[in-house]
Amino acid sequence: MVKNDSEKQTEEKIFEAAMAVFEEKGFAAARMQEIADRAGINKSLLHYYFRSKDQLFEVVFNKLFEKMFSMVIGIFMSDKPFEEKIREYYCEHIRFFQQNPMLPIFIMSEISHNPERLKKRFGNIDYTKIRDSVMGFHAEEMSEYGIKKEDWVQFMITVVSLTIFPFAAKEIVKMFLDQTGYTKGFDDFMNERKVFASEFVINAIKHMNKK
Amino acid sequence: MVKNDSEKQTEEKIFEAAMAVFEEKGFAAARMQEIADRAGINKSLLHYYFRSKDQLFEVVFNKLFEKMFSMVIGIFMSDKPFEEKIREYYCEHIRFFQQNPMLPIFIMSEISHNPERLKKRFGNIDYTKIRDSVMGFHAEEMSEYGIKKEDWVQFMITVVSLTIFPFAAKEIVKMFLDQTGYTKGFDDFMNERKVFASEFVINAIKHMNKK
DNA sequence: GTCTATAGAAGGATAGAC
DNA sequence: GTCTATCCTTCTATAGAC
Repeated sequence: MVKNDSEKQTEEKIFEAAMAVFEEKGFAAARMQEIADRAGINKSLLHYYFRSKDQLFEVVFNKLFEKMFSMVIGIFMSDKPFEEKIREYYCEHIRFFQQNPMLPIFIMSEISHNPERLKKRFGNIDYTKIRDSVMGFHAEEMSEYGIKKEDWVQFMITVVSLTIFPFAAKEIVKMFLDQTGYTKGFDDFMNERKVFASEFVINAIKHMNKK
Repeated sequence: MVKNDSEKQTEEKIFEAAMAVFEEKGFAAARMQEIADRAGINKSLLHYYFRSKDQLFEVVFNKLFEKMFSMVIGIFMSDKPFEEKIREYYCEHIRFFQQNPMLPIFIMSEISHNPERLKKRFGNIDYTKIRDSVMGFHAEEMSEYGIKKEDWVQFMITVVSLTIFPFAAKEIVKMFLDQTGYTKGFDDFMNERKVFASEFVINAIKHMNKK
């Protein structure tokens, strides 16, 4: 069924508005009325296009999860040299989350309040591709750097923690910076973090299991 | 006004139930009815003791925030040798969050959806105490280890990221472990992480700014 | 202090006109 | 496809008996 112009436009407007509201408020606190208002249309049109709040949310969630997931995992799929990759990772990802600061907390919060949704949609992805990609491209480098083969998930989680956590806890970090005399703002802090995190990780893996 | 036994008991029961429900569901999805049910009392008693959902939540939030905050910050206030402290930190904190797995996502989620609450209650704490504690006890050690003086917040955030993030993203991590052939469970993963994270951090700081 | 009953508001969803 | 009007459920909160 091909959609005509006006239909496409309205559906698109609703979808954009829904992404904004859900990401900002979370599922439970989001209001259909607010989504309608932001889309500049009538509330009942939401149901016309997406049937229910649940279904609208599901489409939005899947879209945002993929956006986040591909970003987070992307770097591990590249096959540049390790250190270059790490530096690039922290640059790119921090920049990305500066554009999407609510994305991490949205994804993590919704998933912990409803794990079924995650399993339903993303339970059947072939994650071995990622593993093989990481291990295939980098197994050699990793052991060279002293990361044990069985520790690759620990390593991945460690790398992404350093960027995702500060965004997820943005308000706490901001308060902390304010109250301890950091003169610049959160954005500057995260810009500095691009370098700090890179050096931290590179220094760590250079000397793992080699004391 | 001193409270008698039965009053104390009921208030306590409500409070415990409220902590459980709010932590599990978040403010917006939590239901007064469910809190009453779990406390084994009538719904209107909630209002008798705590007036409104908002006020009940506020008491619960403050309690849980303090619980989390003192845990997270605690280690930085101790004055043991650096490496010993780091190892102890990851042991203790991972054990703590294994007992309270929903705490991180609860705190972070509620704060990003309502930053005012954080500022209202915790905006006036004297965080310089923490800074001075970290810098006072450990400034020397830190520079010895190659952490620049102005990077102490970056360092603190880094250290806590490594434990808090995996709990906040618990379901994602679990799925990832399942799908990539990790034979043990999340709990084992986090137990292994006690060692991995310690070694990671210690190796990193041993060589910061010393390449 | 604790309960029952109910008010009152909000929000999701649908019917039906255009 | 879009709007108005409205239904119906859910949830917070209060009144009032015991």
